[in-house]
Amino acid sequence: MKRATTIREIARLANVSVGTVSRALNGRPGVSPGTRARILEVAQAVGFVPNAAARELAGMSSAVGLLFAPGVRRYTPYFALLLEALTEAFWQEGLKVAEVPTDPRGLPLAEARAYLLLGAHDHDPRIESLRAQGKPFVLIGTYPGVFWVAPDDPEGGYLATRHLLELGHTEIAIVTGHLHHQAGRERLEGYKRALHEAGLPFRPELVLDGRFEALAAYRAVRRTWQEGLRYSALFAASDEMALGAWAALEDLGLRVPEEVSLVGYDDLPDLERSLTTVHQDIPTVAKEAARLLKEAMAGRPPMGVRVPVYLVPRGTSARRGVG
Amino acid sequence: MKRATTIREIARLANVSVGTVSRALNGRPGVSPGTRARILEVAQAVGFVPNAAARELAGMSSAVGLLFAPGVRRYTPYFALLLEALTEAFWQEGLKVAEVPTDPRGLPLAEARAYLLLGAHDHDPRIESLRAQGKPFVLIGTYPGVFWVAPDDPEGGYLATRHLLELGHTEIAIVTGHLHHQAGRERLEGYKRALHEAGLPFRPELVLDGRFEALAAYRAVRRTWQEGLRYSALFAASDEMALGAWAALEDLGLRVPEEVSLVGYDDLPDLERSLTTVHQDIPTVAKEAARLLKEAMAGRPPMGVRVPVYLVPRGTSARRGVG
DNA sequence: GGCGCTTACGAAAACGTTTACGCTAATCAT
DNA sequence: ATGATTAGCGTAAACGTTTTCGTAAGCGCC
Repeated sequence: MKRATTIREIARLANVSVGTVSRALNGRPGVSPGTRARILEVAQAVGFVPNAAARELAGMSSAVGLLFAPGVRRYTPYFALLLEALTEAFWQEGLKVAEVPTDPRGLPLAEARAYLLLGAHDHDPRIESLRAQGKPFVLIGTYPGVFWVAPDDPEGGYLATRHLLELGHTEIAIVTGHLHHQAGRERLEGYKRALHEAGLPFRPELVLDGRFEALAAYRAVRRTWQEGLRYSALFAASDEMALGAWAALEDLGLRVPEEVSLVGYDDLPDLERSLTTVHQDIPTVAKEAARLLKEAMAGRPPMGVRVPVYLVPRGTSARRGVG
Repeated sequence: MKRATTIREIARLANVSVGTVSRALNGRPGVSPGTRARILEVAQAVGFVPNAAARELAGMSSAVGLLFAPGVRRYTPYFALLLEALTEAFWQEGLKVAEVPTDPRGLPLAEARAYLLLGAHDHDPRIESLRAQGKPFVLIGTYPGVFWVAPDDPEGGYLATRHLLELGHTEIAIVTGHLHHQAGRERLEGYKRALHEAGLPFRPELVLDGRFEALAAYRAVRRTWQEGLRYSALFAASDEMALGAWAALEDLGLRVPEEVSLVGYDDLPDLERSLTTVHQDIPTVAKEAARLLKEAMAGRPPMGVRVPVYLVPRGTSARRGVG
C-alpha cells in the first residue's frame, strides 16, 4: 500500500509549517489569504486526504452521527447504497459517519460533532431539537431554514409519468410509498403534475399504497386488479415496489410491457431484470451532504440543494397497445 | 465525556512500563507469565478498551474486513442486527469492522489485518484463498479445519418442528431459504430429523422455496395452496419469510393459528405481530466471533463453536384442530 | 521613537499506542 | 570462571494531526 501524503509534506511544498497548513485546511483564522490559497492549491494538487485516526487522536472526534427517522425501514438496498456513498464522501473530508442510537422520537442518545438526518418526516422533532442545541446538521430531505440536500423527487415522479404519457398511456396507476415520508409524497406530486399538464384528471383510486415494500406492492396491485381496477401503465415509486408489482402482474397473467407498462424508481444496481426506471445520483447526494455539512460546521447560513434525476428507458415500458 | 483509561494508567497500576503492557495485552512474547497475568487482571478490573485511533496511527490497521458471500442479500434485518452486534463486540477488542469490496467470487479487493466471512456457501473459494494467504479469519458458518462460529441451526429447525409435532400436527410444510446456504440447509435438516424422530415420512412436496425473501415466500405458499397442497402447520426458516407466508395465508382466507400454525426463525425485534419463532442469540455469536478472531490472530489451532438457540412460543402456533 | 496592539507564522507539546533498541540479570556451554 | 546467549523489561521514537504558546513584523498613535 502506498503511503498517503501527509500534512507535513504539504507544509514542505508550500514553504510553511505544519501548524499553518492545519489552520488553512480547517478554515481557521490566523493565516493570510495568500498563504491559504497557496496551501489549498498544493493540497488539491497532491490529492491530500487527512488521516482520520490522527485527527481523532488529536481530539477532533471525527464522527458525524447518522440519525434515522423512527419507523423508517433502514434495511433497504437504497439506504445501503446511500450509506456506502456517504461513508466514502465523508471519508474524503476526514470524517467518519456512524449510526447513533436514538430515542423513540428519533433524537440522538449519544453526542456527536455533527449530525446527518435520514428519512425526513413531516413535522420532524429532530430538526427543532438540533437547531435549539446549535448542533450543525444536514438533512437528507427538504425543510426551510436548515441545510438540506435531496434528490429531485418531484421531477422524478414527473419524468416517469410523462414518459408513460408520451407512450400513449392515459390510464396510469401509481404505487406509492408512505405519504408521510417526503420521498413518497414528492414522487406522487410529480405524477399529479404530469397528469395535470397533459390535461388528464387525477383519479385517487389509481393510487395504491405499497409502503415502500415489495410484498405490500404485490398485494396492492394484485388485489385491486382482481377487484376490477384497470390501467395500461404503472409507476412504482421505488424499484423494490416495482419488483413486487411486476411479480403481481405476472401472477395475474399480464405481459409486461405488452399489456401493462411499468416504471420504477431508484435505478438499483444488480437488478437481474431490465426495468425502466428513474435514476438517482446517490454519490452526488452524498458529496453534497458532505460539502454542506462542512458549511454548517463553519457556521454559514443554511441552504438547500436539489440533485437532478433522469429517466432510464429499458425493457418494461412500451407504447400503449392499440385498444 | 469521561476520559477513557489508557495503557499508561495500567502500566502505573501494575508497576511495569507501557511497552510491557502493550506486549501483554496483545499476546506478544517477551513478558513473563506472572507479569502478564497481573497486567491482564488490572486491565480487566478497570475495563480497559484500547483506543482504536491510536492503534491505527501506530500502524496497526485496526480494521477487520467484512466479506459477504456473493449473491447473498445483505440488506436484511438479520444481517443488520448481526453487523451491529459485531461492531459492538469488536469495538471492545479495539477492532473496527468494515465491509470490504469483493470480486465476483467474493475474494477481498482490499487488504485487511484479518477477515470475517459472512453468508457461508458450500464450496466457498474465499476459505481456501485466505487459508493459502495465511490471513487470520473467522467464518460465520461451519467448515472443518478453520475458525468458525454458527448458531445451532440444525437444532433450531428441530425445535421448531418438534414444537409443531407436540401440538399434534402431522402435515407440516417448510418454507426454506436457499439450500446452497448453510443456514437454509441446516434448518431443513433439523426439520427432517424431527420428522424422522416422530416416525413421520419426509415429503419433498412440502418443501417450499422462499429464497429468504418475504415476497418469494408469499408466492410459494399461495401458489402451492391453490394447487391443492394441504398442511396444518408451516415452518418458515426466517421471520421475514414467515411474514410473507402469514400474508399469503390471510389472503387465502385461512386463520392463523386456528387453521394453520406458523413458526418463524430469528426472533427479530420490532415485529408488530406476535409470531412463534426460534430465538437467535446474535450478541453471543458476535462475541464468540471476536474471541475466535483474537485466537486466530494469535496463531492458535482452529476451532468452531455452536451458539445455542431456543424456541419462543407466541401467538401463531396452536394445537391442531380436531380434524 | 517608544508603546501597545494585531496579524501571520513557526516551534513544540499533546493525543494513545506499537515497536525497535538497549540494558540487566540469569542461564548455559566450555 | 568466563564469555555467549537469552528472557524480561524499560526507554524512546514514531505515527499524523490539532492546538497552545511564543515571537517577529507591521501598524497607528501620542
